[in-house]
Amino acid sequence: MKKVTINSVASYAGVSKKTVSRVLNNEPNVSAATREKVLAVFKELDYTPNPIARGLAQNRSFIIGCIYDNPSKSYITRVQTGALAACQENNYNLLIHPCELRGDALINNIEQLLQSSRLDGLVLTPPFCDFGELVDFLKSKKIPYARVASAILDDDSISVTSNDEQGAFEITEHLINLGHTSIAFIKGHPDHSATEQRFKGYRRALTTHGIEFNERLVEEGNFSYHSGVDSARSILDLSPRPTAVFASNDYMAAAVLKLATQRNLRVPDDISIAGFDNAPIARHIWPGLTTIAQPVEEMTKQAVTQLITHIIEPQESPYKVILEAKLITRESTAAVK
Amino acid sequence: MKKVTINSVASYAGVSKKTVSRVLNNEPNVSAATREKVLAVFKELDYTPNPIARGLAQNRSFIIGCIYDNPSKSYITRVQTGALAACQENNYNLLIHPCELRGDALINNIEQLLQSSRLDGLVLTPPFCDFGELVDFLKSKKIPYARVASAILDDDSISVTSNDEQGAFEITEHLINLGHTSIAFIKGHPDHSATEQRFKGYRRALTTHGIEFNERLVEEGNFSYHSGVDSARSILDLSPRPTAVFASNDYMAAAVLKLATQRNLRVPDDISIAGFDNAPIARHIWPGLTTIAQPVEEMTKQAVTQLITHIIEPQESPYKVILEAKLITRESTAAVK
DNA sequence: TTTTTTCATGACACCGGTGTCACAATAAGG
DNA sequence: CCTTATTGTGACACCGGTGTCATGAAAAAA
Repeated sequence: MKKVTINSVASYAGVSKKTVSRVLNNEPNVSAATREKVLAVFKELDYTPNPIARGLAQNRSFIIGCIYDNPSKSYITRVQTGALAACQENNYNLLIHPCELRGDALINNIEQLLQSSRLDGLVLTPPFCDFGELVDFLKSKKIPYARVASAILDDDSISVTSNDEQGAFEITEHLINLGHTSIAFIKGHPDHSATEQRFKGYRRALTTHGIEFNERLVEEGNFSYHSGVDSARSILDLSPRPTAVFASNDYMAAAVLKLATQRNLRVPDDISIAGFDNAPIARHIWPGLTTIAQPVEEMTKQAVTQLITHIIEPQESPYKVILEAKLITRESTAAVK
Repeated sequence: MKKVTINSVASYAGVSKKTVSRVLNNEPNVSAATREKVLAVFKELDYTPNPIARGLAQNRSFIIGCIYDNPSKSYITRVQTGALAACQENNYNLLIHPCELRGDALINNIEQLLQSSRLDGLVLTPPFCDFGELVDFLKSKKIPYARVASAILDDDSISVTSNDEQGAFEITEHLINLGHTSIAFIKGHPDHSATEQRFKGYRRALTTHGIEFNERLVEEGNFSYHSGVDSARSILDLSPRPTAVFASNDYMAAAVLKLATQRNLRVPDDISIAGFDNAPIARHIWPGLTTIAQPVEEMTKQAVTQLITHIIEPQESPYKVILEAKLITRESTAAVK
């Protein structure tokens, strides 16, 4: 099995390389007859263009990078799934780049990544989508990028997000409608803009329903299960104990559930628990967690599709989409007794 | 910021392209003085070779692909982490390729993947590592590959695995030592060789301790949480009810725990539950799951490192490693009352 | 010292595509 | 019927590296 190059196709079809290239790229100014002929030879010789050669000639890599730093494996795989779907549709590849760095070290790391991989573009997932320094750096280097799930919308970049504030509002309202007035809240990691957004939604729901905000009911978490355990301890030690807990993500909510169960509290009879994200764990534990589902795959897919579109043909107007988050009620929340 | 190519470096240093190339690749036959000079220019001009051009010249892509089909997100990310670690050390990139196909469709899909991405090699994770047809196809195409966590060892390929049979033996023995004699077992997906291995370990432990194997205690699962729920239902409906359940992975074990809890059974007082894999969920639920931890990252990292080594310089002797699995005891197992 | 071998280096083609431009053939305009 | 556009096509350089081979200089052997 010898390899089939554009040269073999050209000579076999009796045309020049360039003409074959034109057919490959759907360029105009090729007669229908010639196009047919060349396409037939593609089939016959089972020809696939070499993306590396193409990349060299066009100074492209056909690879986009996805940067993340997230304790939730399910979130990461959902992001990857969405990004891959978009890549496959456009004959792009996806390079994954987990990264725990911050500040200058982050910038250096990304610079090196770009240097060594010649990525055509970057997808920034939380928390990177909200790092001004990083975004400015990419802008200065003229590297196309798209932001997923960012709260910052007043800029000129591609951004697809979901409404965290509204989601948090709705789930808090759900608890309030069940009669809860003492609702503890566990914050997420301060680097993530979602942390602020979810907190805002929580407070807005309280305000809307005339419930006074109580700072003592708020705990600082960081989205990790472990931080949820610490926060849960503080909350369950409060007296009087709140009748509900809204954790900024499902892992922390699961931690609250675990600790409550260990202390022989019945959920939801003694205490209601709500999470955020609809991670797999939300339905893998008993009772299942009431939570907010976001279309993570869809967000990422749209962002990457738009990013690739932009790479191929730079757009002037930035693509901005906000998708809906949806309340999922399970067994972990119930009316206050 | 103009781009720095090998040509600019060459003219700046007053040597030829080829000499620069020699320095880049640590080739011999370059005088120390010249090497120093060129290296200094690398620094000064902040030069990074273009991997695409390099790939074209050497007919390599510096990308390896990782194929998987696994319901466990945590397993996938662990595999990725290990693979990425190895890639980064060798200036390789990782292309992820989730794939749910089987049979001819699988082969076609992989063929297309190879055609369009020009991967230098492939990492096969379960269940693909055990698909003879796929392996034969790769062999016939002379695509280097490495197998991770496969039970098949009597071939001439790169393979890094852990001892599933022994792990299953140990955890079953752990239950037996706690006084359990009626231990239900939930099998995994039949495509995975681990399914067979873990079942063997379970049976060997029974035999070793003189416990008669009872087919009615064995349920067919497929590693998914959902299948665990179905299996759990059958097992908990048995009369007499087994005093312990060993599920082939943690998701199914979590399902058993959920169902048992829903039925007001106390774990481990009324029934002990053991899993396999040490997935995050094993410690995120209450009670935490007794399970077997495998060095997934390490396995994958070794496999990929070896794969890249092989790509650079084909080895004659296949690399075979079996790593140890480790019993982790948590609260879900206890002595039978 | 002369011959042979080894070493350091560069010229040049090549990897497999794409961009630019020239050019002939055809179509449209006056 | 003779310009002037328009269209289809190919020659050729180029993208940024690496492989092959020739060559002159230095080192080793005779």
